[in-house]
Amino acid sequence: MKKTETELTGVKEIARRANVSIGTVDRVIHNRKGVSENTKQKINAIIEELNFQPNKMASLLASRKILTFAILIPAVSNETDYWSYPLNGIKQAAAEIKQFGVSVKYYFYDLDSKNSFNTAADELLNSEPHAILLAPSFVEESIILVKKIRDLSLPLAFINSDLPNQDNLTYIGPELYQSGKLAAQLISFAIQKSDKVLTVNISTDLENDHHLFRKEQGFKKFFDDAGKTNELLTLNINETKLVAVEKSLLGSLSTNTAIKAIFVTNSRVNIVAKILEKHNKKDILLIGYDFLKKNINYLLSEQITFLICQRPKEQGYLGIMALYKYLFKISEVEKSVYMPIDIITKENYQFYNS
Amino acid sequence: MKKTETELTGVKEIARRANVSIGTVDRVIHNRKGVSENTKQKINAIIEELNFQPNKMASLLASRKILTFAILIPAVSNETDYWSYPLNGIKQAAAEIKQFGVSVKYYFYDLDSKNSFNTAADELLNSEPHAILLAPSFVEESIILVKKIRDLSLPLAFINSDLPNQDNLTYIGPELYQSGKLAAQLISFAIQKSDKVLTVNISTDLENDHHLFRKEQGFKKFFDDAGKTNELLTLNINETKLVAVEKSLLGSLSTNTAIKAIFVTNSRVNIVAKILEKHNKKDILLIGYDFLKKNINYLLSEQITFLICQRPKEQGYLGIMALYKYLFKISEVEKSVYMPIDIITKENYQFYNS
DNA sequence: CTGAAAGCGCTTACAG
DNA sequence: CTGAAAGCGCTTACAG
Repeated sequence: MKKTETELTGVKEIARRANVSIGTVDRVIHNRKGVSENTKQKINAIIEELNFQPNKMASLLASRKILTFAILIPAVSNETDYWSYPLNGIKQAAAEIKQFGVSVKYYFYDLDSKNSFNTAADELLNSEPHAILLAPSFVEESIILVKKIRDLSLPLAFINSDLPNQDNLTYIGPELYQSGKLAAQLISFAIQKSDKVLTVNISTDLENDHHLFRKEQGFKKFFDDAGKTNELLTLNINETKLVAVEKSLLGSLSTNTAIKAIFVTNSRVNIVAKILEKHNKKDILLIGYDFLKKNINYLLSEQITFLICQRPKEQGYLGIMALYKYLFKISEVEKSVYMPIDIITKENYQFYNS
Repeated sequence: MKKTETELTGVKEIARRANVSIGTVDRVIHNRKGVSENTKQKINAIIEELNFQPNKMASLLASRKILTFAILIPAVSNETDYWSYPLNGIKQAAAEIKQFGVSVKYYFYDLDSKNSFNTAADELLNSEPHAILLAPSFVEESIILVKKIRDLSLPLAFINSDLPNQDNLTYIGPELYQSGKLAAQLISFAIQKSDKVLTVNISTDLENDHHLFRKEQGFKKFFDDAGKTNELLTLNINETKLVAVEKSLLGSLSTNTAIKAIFVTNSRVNIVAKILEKHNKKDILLIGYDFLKKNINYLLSEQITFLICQRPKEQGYLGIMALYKYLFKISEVEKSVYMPIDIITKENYQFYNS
């Protein structure tokens, strides 16, 4: 249970071999200046030879570092509890690394308000964190923030959606195109040749919601590749209110009675489910996104058949851990981590820990 | 970046308030004997009041503890690379906790040989580990080992399969019954009323492979509950050689031409896929278990449609981390952790990190 | 450019 | 039953 006494490692041993003090060894280890090139090389050679790995616990303890990570993500809203899952993952990670002197500060913005994003971003920067986790929902605003973060050379992790070429440490989230293909594959099992399939995009900001179209592209690609000839229709709805969606949707369905499957490109699939339920359309296969309570309820009542889900909790958890691993030099951090694309049904949702 | 100087916590502060030495405080914290009831209570009161949490890093550093975890799992075999996934998860966890003085020792057994299990188990015990991770594939042999482990009061984690009432710290693995239900649900989307469905159990030790039957029960339950009247057939094959399986299977298929879907209750689904491919039966929906290379290949060629998978890598990872969290008192450990039941298809296998 | 000393928050003998 | 001292493997001023 005790370490063997004979081990000759650590800064002391290096200092002994190099004939210097441990202070100088420490300077070399951390690349601090004020060491002659000569002794530097001598020490580095010994470090190599001994394959020396500094004891992280001792280093942490001695340095008394206390780091703060700032996170900026959407607030949990009435409309959706989606963001509670990443938040839970973040909290779990925060609890695990608290003992290493990391504290996490939370900033939230309203998905309906770019202003709230900017305000929260300013507060975040004022708090002078040592690392940042960001869900960059508003693209332009995020890019402005990212620029400031870059000027401070702070490590930055994106979750949930990516911004290209932003020098961020890592992105952890979904690959949208492929999830659209998967949705198409699932639908393809259950439909006949003559059936039509409807894709529904619902967003108050359709123009900027390129995510939805990326999924739709993947969706169509699958049918193309598979040589399926089913007619694929698209319905873009620029509102999220039930009545508006209802009007649009019923219009489509009445002119296209052969629609046998609907793909909703985001978590608003519960709105469509509600409408289908109301009008007693049980025979239409419905598939959408995200493990939300509302969606799960329709999974149970079988109005929704499949939900595609990309581990929101794990995104938050891994985002924080990536910053931690980077700052504490625990391990390398991957530039992009694409989440598995999970399929949730009535028969496996119980064990999905989001 | 530095901790505030004014914080008055830690053993020193407790000692100061209680008017004792830090040695005595340490004795109380760790419930060691040799402290008068009086001072013990006094110190405990202060600990309560200060909500004192010992600094794990300092404690680890000072105690110079070096713990070894022993794992006993099946070796990766020619027949299946399944066990490479839990092993990878274990190795990942081992790398992460190495810095906390934990080393992991590996023992492997041959799934064809109970003898090899017993030999490896003996070696494991001789190495005097501080905690054990076990995949208890052989039930009786495992129970004997578990008894010895219990006598040594070592923490024990099961992965992959459970043994009831064994006082183990935790079980991390699948819930079989529900995965059978899921398989049935997936099949139900793609079949017609008149179609027959075949369940295939393949094992050299069918009698003791209660896992398979548990899945089959769940499978049947789904059809029952859903009021589906499809005829459900079962084929038990007591051999794993291709020719034997081929003979049995072709027999079934020729007498029941209405079979439109096959559920293989374990990872040997690739054997069935090979046979179906050989005999050009593309129209039968095939579903089975596990993210093995062989199985993925048939997923790609569309001979297999769905694979059900229960995160073998994560099982290994979580198993080790559970022991770590328990011994280092990081957090509570759950008695049973059921893995999510993942559905793998041609369109999402790329992002499944097993 | 370098060294010696103090200290991080604990644990561990040892002495009484 | 209790205390004083040394030490874990580092980092951090401070002095030269």
